[in-house]
Amino acid sequence: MPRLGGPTPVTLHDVAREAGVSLATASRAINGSDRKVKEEYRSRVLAAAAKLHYKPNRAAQAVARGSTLTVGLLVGDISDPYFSTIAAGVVNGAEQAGLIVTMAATERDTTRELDLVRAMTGQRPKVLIIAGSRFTDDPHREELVAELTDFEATGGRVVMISQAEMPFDTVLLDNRDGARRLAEELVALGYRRFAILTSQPTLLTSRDRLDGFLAGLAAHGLTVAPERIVETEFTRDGGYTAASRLAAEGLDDVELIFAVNDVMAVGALSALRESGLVPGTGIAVAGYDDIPTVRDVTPALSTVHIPLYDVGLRAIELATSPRDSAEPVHSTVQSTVVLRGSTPVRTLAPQPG
Amino acid sequence: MPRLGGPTPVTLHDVAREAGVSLATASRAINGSDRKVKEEYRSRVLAAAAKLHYKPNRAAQAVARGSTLTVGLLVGDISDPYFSTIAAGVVNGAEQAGLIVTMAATERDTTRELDLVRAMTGQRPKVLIIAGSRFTDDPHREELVAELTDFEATGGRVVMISQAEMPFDTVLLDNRDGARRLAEELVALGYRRFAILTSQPTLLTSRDRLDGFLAGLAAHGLTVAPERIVETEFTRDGGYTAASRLAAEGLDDVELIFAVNDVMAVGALSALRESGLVPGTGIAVAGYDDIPTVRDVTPALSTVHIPLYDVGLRAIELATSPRDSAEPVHSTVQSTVVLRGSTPVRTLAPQPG
DNA sequence: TTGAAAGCGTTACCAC
DNA sequence: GTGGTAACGCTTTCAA
Repeated sequence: MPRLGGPTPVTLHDVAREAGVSLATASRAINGSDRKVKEEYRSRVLAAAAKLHYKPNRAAQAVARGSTLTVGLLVGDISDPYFSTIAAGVVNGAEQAGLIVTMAATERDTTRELDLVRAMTGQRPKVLIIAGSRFTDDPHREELVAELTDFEATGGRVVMISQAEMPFDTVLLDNRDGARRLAEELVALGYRRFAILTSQPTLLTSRDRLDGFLAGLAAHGLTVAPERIVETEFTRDGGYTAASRLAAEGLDDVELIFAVNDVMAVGALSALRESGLVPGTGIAVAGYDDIPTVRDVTPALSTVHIPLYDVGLRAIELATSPRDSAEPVHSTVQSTVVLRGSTPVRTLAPQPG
Repeated sequence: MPRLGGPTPVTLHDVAREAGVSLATASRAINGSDRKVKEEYRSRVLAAAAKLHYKPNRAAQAVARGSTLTVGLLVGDISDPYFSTIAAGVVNGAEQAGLIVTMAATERDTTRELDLVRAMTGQRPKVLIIAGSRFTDDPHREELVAELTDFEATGGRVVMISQAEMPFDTVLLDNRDGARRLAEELVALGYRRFAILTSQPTLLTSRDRLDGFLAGLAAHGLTVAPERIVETEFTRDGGYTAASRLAAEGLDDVELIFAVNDVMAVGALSALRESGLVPGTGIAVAGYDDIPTVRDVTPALSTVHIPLYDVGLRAIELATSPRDSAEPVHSTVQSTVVLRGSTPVRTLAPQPG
């Protein structure tokens, strides 16, 4: 009995020899080439491949074909539910399309992002997906655009997820409009006095949501005092810290705290409770994203639902669809306001004036 | 031979020509070969590479070198915080080691798992990491072992995360002991009557935690009635459904519900609250894993902390360390019981009898 | 030290 | 249809 699977992997050569056909025929039989192969040879090759446990060497295929079946995915933070849900969509969508996903985390650092893009393009993926908010003050923006343009020029596809701020196809999240609609719905519930937990204004996602929310309020003649707009980290702990501070300073006149994302809102919820307030009763809270967790906090969090998994799917669709226009395509994903226990209907207090 | 479809990426050839040196010299100058290159040539090559925006084609390098710098990661579900936290550790650890991670999701289906392993090994990664519970009744176990053994025989490294049930290096989670310690601590708090939310007994993680918990109780002469051990899905909704059912059937004599993982416990918390119970006051709940969310549910959930991020890191360490022994290495990760508001100290009721 | 040339595992072109 | 045999982009002998 010959020893199978020796120290080096079985090659197509081995399969061809075993089947008694040429390399070329073996290749045609194994991958779905359009060329026809006589059924007898075909099955002989397949049998040999199975017997030897042959596996095509993807790297070699990539070199020979001049292209890979790989998708590069860049996210801010893999363990953040926002990104991990998008990633799940990307990975599953890619698998449907016969693609394999390689993934890296930028830690929301634009220098790292640029480095990672460079590393990823070295893999010559078919597609490069970059998920995560852009920054208004990204010092590497130009280099990044150059890098990605280069990548597209040599046959790659680029898909951004978030803002349409870069000259590439993007899955557009209507952050501004979603936040505006949320604000309007909250006003309709009777809320009039707000505080906002936001992130650095250079973070576009944060800025858009803040602007949209304020616009929604403005449509009803409402404003938020600058000292009620607290800038903090874009994380759970950021929300926690900022809400603690707000509570310590006194929140008596604030009816609702809007955090520009759910993880911040969830942190805020915990902070408020620890400060002796009762979220939902004493003070309302709303977030943005609709990550899975928010159904299970108390009270359940009102938020703006983004179909994050579908966003990942959509990115793959966009990337695998023919590129007919020279202009970047923007595919907008609809978000919907979801009202839950954290923002109960509020007895309408007469408007001052 | 003109390649169809537009401009092609810059190759090492182009760089060599631009620098006026041979291909070999360019190769030596650009990658950190041990061979020496005259400083003048060296800088000329580097300058040419920079000027042309040269990026080594990783696939071609892989073919030439006969090995990649890739690690394949298989998880059950990317958007599950348990896995996404592990994945974050793997990805960052890999980056430290100069490796790139490709990722896929098994959806906890052993058939899919086998398929994905086959697909992944086709990439000839340096390492294959498989995270997620094993099953006692995996019909593909043998094939999987064969596949992975083959992979190792041809130079690959395999690392499992969870049970030491497969003949490969593994990052071992002491599920049984963690659950046992949790049970003992809960008994020390005064709890005597339990219900348990578990998953299919064929899922080893679930079974080990159940066994461990029961062992911990048994050490104090306590048992759990079979009808108080509810089998459900290993997910948030599974926990929710099972707890709803328990509550509907009447839980008056139950003091604490232990769910074999946190997402189930979190679902249970919501279900109990919706059933009119007050978790932490009316009934205690405990989980397992210590996913980030559990700090922010109400009350905060008691659980067993697993350093999931470190688990991912450890897997990479294991995979990149020299393989001195012929025996599989088992690296156990310590878990610690974390008591929070969901299991308050209980006034000791005299034991019956 | 350098460069020519022989691979690495596949694909695809080109005759037969 | 089939089988030689050039590529593919890079690494690594092997002479010089």
